[in-house]
Amino acid sequence: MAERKTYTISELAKEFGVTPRTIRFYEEKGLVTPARQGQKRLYTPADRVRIKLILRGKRIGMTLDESVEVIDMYDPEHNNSEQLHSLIATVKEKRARFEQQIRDINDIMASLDEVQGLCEQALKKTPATPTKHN
DNA sequence: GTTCTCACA
DNA sequence: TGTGAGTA
Repeated sequence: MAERKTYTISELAKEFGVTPRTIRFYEEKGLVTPARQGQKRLYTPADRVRIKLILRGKRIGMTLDESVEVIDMYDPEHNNSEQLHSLIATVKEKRARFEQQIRDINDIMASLDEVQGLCEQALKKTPATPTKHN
């Protein structure tokens, strides 16, 4: 199977479900550095992988900078244990942050329950009044 | 279709 | 962390 060596911005955008605008934005941030053919950008398979990893990082709550930091640690010559340890540390941070967010949301839900309960109690003590439809 | 820049949330 | 408009 002859592998195609380059991709256009629209091909990658379609593949990853983002807009070309987003990929240009990543380039502006230094996440990818596609070659040029005249004005057009030509993305290599390596560029494609970087974008895929960036988007994967985004899904687990990593910032673009965090993803770049991890990706740029990759060293084909070695076992990358340093990179992997760093990624584990980042993942643990993210996990802690999301766990805190879950607690915050639960607190908010409890407050909503309380307010709703008070409102419903107040309604029981007052005569029913006609309500406008909604 | 793609590029660039500027403004905007 | 992106989007949209206007341009060439």
